[in-house]
Amino acid sequence: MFTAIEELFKEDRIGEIVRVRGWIYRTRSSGGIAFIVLRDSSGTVQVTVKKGNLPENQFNDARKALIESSVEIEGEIAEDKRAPGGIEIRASGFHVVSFAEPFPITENQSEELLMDYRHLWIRSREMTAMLKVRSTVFGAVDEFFRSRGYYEFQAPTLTGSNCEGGSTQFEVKYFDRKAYLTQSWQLYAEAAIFSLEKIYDIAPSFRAEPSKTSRHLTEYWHAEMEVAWAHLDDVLKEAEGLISFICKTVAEKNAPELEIFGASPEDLLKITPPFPRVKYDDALKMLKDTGMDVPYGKDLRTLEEEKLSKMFDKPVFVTHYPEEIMAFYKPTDPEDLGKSLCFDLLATNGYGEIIGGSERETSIEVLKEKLIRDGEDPANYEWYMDLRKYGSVPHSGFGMGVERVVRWILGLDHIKDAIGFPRLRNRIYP
RNA sequence: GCCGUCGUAGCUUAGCCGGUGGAGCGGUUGACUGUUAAUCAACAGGUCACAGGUUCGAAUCCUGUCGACGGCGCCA
Repeated sequence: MFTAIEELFKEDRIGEIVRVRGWIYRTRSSGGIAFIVLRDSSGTVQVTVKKGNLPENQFNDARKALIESSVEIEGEIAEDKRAPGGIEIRASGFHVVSFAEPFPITENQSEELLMDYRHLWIRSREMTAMLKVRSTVFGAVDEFFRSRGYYEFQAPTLTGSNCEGGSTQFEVKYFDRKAYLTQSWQLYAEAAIFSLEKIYDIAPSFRAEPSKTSRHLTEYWHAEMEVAWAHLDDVLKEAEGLISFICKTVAEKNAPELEIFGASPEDLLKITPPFPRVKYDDALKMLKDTGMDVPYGKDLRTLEEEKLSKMFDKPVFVTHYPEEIMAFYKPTDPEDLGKSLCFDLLATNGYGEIIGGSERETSIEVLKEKLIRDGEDPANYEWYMDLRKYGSVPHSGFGMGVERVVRWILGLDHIKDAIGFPRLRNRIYP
């Protein structure tokens, strides 16, 4: 029976004899005494190993075990002001499960080193905290949608057709044919709403774009939803509800982890519906007032998104982009011709787009026209067109970049640190 | 894809107007029974990214290749 390190701090357990196990986080020794900071998934605690309090060979092992050696320790919980956190374990038994070789990551760290040793770096305080927050975010997405009557629906990763017009796909060999890694769950979701009506999913999406920026991964986790009968306004409400719920859940469950990144639960709890909404045309005007002249019909770029998001203290919806720069499935607003019924949700503080969504075009003719406009062959989308032939209904959905949300919540410099093993333009190892 | 910066011990780096490479951390050995990135002493550890060129002589100058990082473009 082993005790998790965080349990040692929870109530008054001074004087109790416990067994703990984990990895050596820090170690130093001074003659007849060794100080070992032990780490497990729940936290760290100082262990003092004094010569004479345990068998000689165990004391020697404790002195010579290097950082990251795995150990099992028995000892008494003692109060001591000199120990970090105020308590320590005074060892009466010290068993090394595996002596570690010199750990390649020391206090001197470069970006390159940490990426090359990513498999070891994820043991760090920062990475462990991020992974815990990330786990909370995934759980919150599930909880949000399931509690509102959504079904989880899975789509294939291997596909034969495009999802996002213009985006580059990863090509893979599929026996004697070509297949592509999915860029979005959406087209399959549009089929599945005819049986389940309200669905969501969290799955990897793949984009073979050569982008080298702080907000692009080639493989990222995409939380998507699709709803039958829903219009743009319905999914805007779901989007702001989802983001607010994620923030609230992280604030409640991950205060210690947030602190490591200098983020505060209070700030997250301020992210509540409704979020401000701005039409593309108005966004251009607001940008122009600050001296940024964006030609009409251009997508908002990094600088513009950053500027815009800093005008609000909550994430902001930008809606009604010009239809000519939008993907083929985004329909024209009948009340604002030339504009799409679509939106991006921009996070605060310049972190940029975290959600993109829209209503979906239901006219086969319009879909075909726009596919041809984008240089696609409508013949590849026959099954998708079928969905409009058999009881078509208005429907809408959106996709959220999970790593972008994690990055925003923690205030990370780069999206690569919002996932355990990032896949980047120049990085596929380890 | 374009532009920029950079590749020197396991790691972080000094040396760059050419003349056989220094340090800190980490490691090993020793001292030390209250350390907080412990301290002190000694030792070990280098094809100066790779290939070519200039030169009596290249880590240093030139060319090319590869790799890393940052930005732009493109994009979620």
